[in-house]
Amino acid sequence: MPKPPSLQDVANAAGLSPATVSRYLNGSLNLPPATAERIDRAIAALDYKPNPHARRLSRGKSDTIGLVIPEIDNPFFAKLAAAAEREAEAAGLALMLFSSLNRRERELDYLEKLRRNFVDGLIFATNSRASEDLASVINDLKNVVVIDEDIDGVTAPRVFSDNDTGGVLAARCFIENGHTRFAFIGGPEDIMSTRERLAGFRRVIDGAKSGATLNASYFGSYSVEFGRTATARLLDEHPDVTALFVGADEILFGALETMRGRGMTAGRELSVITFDDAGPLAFFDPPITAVRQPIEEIGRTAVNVLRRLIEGSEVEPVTHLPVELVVRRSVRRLS
Amino acid sequence: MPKPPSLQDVANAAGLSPATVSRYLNGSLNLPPATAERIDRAIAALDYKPNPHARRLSRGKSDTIGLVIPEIDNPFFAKLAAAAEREAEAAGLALMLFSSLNRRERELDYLEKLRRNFVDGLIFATNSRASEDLASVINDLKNVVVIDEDIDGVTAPRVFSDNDTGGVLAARCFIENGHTRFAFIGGPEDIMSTRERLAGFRRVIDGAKSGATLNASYFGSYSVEFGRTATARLLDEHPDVTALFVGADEILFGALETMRGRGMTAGRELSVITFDDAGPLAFFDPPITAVRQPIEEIGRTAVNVLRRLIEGSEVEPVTHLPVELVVRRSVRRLS
DNA sequence: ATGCATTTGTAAATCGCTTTACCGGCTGGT
DNA sequence: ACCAGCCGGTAAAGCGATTTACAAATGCAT
Repeated sequence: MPKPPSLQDVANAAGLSPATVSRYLNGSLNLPPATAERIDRAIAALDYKPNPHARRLSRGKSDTIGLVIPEIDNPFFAKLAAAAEREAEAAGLALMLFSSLNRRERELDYLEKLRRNFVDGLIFATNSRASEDLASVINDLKNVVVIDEDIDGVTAPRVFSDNDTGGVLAARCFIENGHTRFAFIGGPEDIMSTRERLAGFRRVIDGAKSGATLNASYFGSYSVEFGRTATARLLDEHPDVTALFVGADEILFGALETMRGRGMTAGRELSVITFDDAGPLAFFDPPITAVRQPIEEIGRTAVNVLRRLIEGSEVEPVTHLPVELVVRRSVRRLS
Repeated sequence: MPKPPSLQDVANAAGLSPATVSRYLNGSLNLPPATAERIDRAIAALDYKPNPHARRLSRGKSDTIGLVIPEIDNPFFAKLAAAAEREAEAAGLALMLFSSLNRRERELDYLEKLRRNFVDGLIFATNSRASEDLASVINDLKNVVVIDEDIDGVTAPRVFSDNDTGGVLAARCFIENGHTRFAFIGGPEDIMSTRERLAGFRRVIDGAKSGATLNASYFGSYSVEFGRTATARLLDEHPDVTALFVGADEILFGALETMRGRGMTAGRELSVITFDDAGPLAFFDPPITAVRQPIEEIGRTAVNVLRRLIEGSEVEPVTHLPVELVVRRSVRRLS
């Protein structure tokens, strides 16, 4: 286990000083071909690779960005992370994944890492109730881009899905299939994604000629459990509803369970559209119609915005990425 | 954006030397309460946090381990990563996620990072065909633990699922339900997971009194596409088979698609058991019976083995973690 | 030959922390 | 009174790069 060669070793081997080699390597020095050749050969011979810790300490930069997400173990964020990583890698950046478990303390911790230049920038997603303190910490930092869910009072660049349009697409799909009595089961009532999805959904319903009505809406959390209970309530309280729009895959899962428990099938007794389309909904039976978030696109865009932020370019303060309705077979054609 | 305080600053504020503060912080010096108090206060006042790059450079350690997986975007590895991260975090270690996309060159890159002490250790999972060169690189390193899939010729500690028992459980479940004609659709023929799953499956079938037979087995890759085509072949070539054991969730997805295309339902015309249970199989219709891999346990165990490896303790050369049959409703009771 | 840029290159400080090697002073035993 | 040993603490040498400031050598025009 011999020690890896240092810049010094390379310099010795090439008969030069470390400074020269360093500057050559970093492009801040043009060397005559002969000298360059000597260095290249020395590097190859020794199999030299710069020590990243030393380099970071010295430069105060790490060529690494961080991605803070609630949980890796969530298809939505897993896909997001995969796309972000690929984009980062293509840009010569390393991507560190931090999972906050939605705990404020951990979120702050990661932001702190940014401040210490542990990473050069941070892509930040949170599901926890936005709070003033979080916003102010983020605003004190530069090189943060917020994604997926808004944080009140944050001035950093943000990248979101077009949630409102998602609601619109869902409502239209139901209406085109003849539905008139609707329900919505969303996530937390006070967060942007829930509000916007519902807003779009409701606007279309209210504007429909057919006398469509939004008979019920339930708010809770993006969890299977909430999907289960809210759907049970819905079925009890509004048995006449024929079209259900749920705010996330997890809620869908719970809804399907409850429905199945009552002998109901999506697309038969109750039509269902979900939001996200991160899980393998195409393999469900029936396949579930969904508003698909541009997950990969969010990841890639966030990385690119962050890159521009880091290099000091202008960036759009907020970008909305288009969603798409993926029609499968969970919406029944009425009449 | 003032510069963060350094150890020097703390030392000055406390009227001590940096060395003293450092040693106090690292526990290599016991100070009288009065002095300790001074340091603590200085730290609090300045909001000092050690610079990780400097610390790493100095110590040649990073308190960080890496997890190399083919893709974050795969529920199996996502869960594994989540569990590993939690365990690492509990042990005061950071976890860096590296995704190799199953490309040898990237795998080697990450191993190189380990050699440069960029991380203190590596948990390594690959699905690509094991090759001699990979094994030899790994064997040259210490502090690597290999998981999930074996790599020929590797001497590093390894952590696997008990694949063989998984096959046994699946076969028994089918047999108990009266099935006698079986098929297996696995992953790549020459990798450990496929071989062992099939081995256990076949052994039980061959040993059954009921004259059970394994009528067909197909090998390909762990992908939806392969599941689709292999199932089509199965249905064409062996329409009399009633019990299908598939080697992974992805294959299951493909199988379900093909079946649905032919108007067949799991647990009715064809009984199905899958391996992994990483996806939301409970929400499928019908819910799919599966051999569940102890994914989280693999992650946690790998972290702990690696920790012991790093600190130089003895570790088991290979550990097999128990799988479990999760009975749902995709296996029909015959007769 | 002279003067002036360029080219080619180096010395040395720096980043922030860890760690080794010491040191002066006090306590207590004899 | 003297030595041993401990206590409380420091100086200084790294760790492996980057970077600034400067120097020697070369080229080139006059």
